[in-house]
Amino acid sequence: MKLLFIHADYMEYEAREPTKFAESILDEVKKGRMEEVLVAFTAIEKQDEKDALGSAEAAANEIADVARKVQTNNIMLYAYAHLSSSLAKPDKALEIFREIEIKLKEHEFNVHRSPFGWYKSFNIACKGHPLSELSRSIEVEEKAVTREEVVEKIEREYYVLTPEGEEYKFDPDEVEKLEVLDKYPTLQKFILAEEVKGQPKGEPPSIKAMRRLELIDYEEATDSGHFKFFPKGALIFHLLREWATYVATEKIGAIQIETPIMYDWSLPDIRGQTASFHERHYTIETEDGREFVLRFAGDFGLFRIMKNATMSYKQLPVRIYEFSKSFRYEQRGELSGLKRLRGFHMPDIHCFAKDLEQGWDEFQWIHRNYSDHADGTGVEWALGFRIVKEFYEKNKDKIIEMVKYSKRPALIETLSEAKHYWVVKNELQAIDSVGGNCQLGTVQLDVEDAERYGITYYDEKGEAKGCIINHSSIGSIERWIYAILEEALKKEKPELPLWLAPTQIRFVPVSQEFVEDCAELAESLNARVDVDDRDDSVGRKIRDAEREWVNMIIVYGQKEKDGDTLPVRLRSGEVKDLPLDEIQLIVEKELRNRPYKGLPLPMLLSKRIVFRG
RNA sequence: GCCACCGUAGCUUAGCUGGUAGAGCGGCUGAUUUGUAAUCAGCAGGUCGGGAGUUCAAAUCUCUCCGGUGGCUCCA
Repeated sequence: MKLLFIHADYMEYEAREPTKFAESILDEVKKGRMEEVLVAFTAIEKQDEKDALGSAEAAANEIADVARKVQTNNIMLYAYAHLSSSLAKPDKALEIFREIEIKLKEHEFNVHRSPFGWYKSFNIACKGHPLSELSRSIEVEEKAVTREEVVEKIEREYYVLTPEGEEYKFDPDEVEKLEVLDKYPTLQKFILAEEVKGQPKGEPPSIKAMRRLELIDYEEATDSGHFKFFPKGALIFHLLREWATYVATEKIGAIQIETPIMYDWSLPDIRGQTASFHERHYTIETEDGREFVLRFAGDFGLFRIMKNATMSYKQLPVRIYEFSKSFRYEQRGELSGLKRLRGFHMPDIHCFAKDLEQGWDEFQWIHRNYSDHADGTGVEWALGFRIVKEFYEKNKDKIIEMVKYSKRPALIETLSEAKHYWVVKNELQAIDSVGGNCQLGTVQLDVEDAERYGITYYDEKGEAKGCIINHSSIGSIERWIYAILEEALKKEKPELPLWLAPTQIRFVPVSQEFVEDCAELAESLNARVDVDDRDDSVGRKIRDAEREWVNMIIVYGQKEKDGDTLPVRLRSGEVKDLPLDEIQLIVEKELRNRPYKGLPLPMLLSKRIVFRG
């Protein structure tokens, strides 16, 4: 907002002609005159719209301040557009004018506001003392927009889009009327969990299981929403991370970077990130008073790198991968097991494309890979798209292609306007064992000019242009663990995929004299094989192994020492006699194209410490 | 953040309308050397989530803080 103050002996004006946005006024206020007056010529600017009340308040305070200094009680608030080249919308400007007027009257000033939107003539007699002519510029500090505020006004519509391209519009309050869903139970569960309020759900059993299995536990010595990982949990975490990295770098073709987790909060571009992401965040203050923000997304370090990168249109698309810990200061009540954390690990891929067409190609390319990855984990997952309505109408064919590729129907939510930086995002949603859902992977197409982040490439004419960016994540590792545990717990006898199981094969010697043979056999196998050498009964060892979800249990005694095969007890309870090399083949087959890591704990169970009762 | 519920040994838990705690598992010691979901015996381990209040007396009642779960809001 721009203000020009004149302290005058008198000021008089007459409204001559209305402009097209003139406020309607009575004839008696077409003329105005005040004596011993502080005239505030005022132009409301575009940026004042963001916080109308805040800027009105700031302006009123400023005007009151000057009025007191020149010792007058009379104020004329005079709309004077010519002070600025970046004016606010007329209706918004008028609203702010009225607000300033009200605020000044609250300060007990005698206020006269000139009519808005009229061509006016005026006569003024400036006093000419040092304080009689002043100009001020008011900028209200931009208030961070909360997530709730942005989301409020948007109008939404919901559809089910089948792989055949059929579209069924529905009202989320009447999902039960939507008969197509009978054909698609997974999508039905997702829609019920996500869009229908008040669905009663129990506690997901993975929360207790992850603790009982000594995978992951709460840590009370830190903030809520941060977990500690025991060796077995750390193994699963490590394997999932390796696999995500493999998909990103080998399958998708992204190049990997590594950047810091905290950033200088005083830098405008770092602060700007919160404006477009409006996440809640952690800040850290150092002893010398500097403030840092913990990264809440992968973009911080990446965008800094990309700002300095020189890119030609010939090199695009460029895909960058980063695996890092992110921090979001979620509300207390939003935290939930491994589903929702304040500190979590995300594999992130950002694609930089030269135009919308290439941006779409990248969106679809990532979608296909994430879809394959999700299928590879064996979890039950549903597909969703959130998309700006206009954008959906224009690009429906592309959405249908992706729905077809994933061989499942999708929930489509159309939005009247963008609520974040993206115009379309897909969602890969895991369904847990109690009818809840949890978003894993997502790709988000950002069509706004990337120049706002300072990320540009050179086009055919050698001119710098902003990129189209796809922000994407395969889903946080913690959530993947959640989904995989929940999937396991849907069965009566839960089982982890062999490639993730901390113990794939356990030897149970019938007595101490066979421990050494078992250890030799265990070492000869290329898998995570351990030996229960504890001084306990066979029944007891079997029970413990079953409770630990060990995939294959082999009891070993004199019979096995003399024979050619080993009795492999599977999770089903079935015992199969198999030769050693065949067991190795089973493991190899299951582990193909998956990362591998050795036992996370000593091979002999007697050497293992107990982490929790 | 709001609403509801929960918090007793390392773990799982008993403890009715107030009288300062019982057990199982795990751990330790000893016996047992075991054939497909718990071998037996003994020992140690708790200021009942923290703090405050009511009371002669609080794990039990009240307040408050912390932690957890579910719902709302929001989200990877």
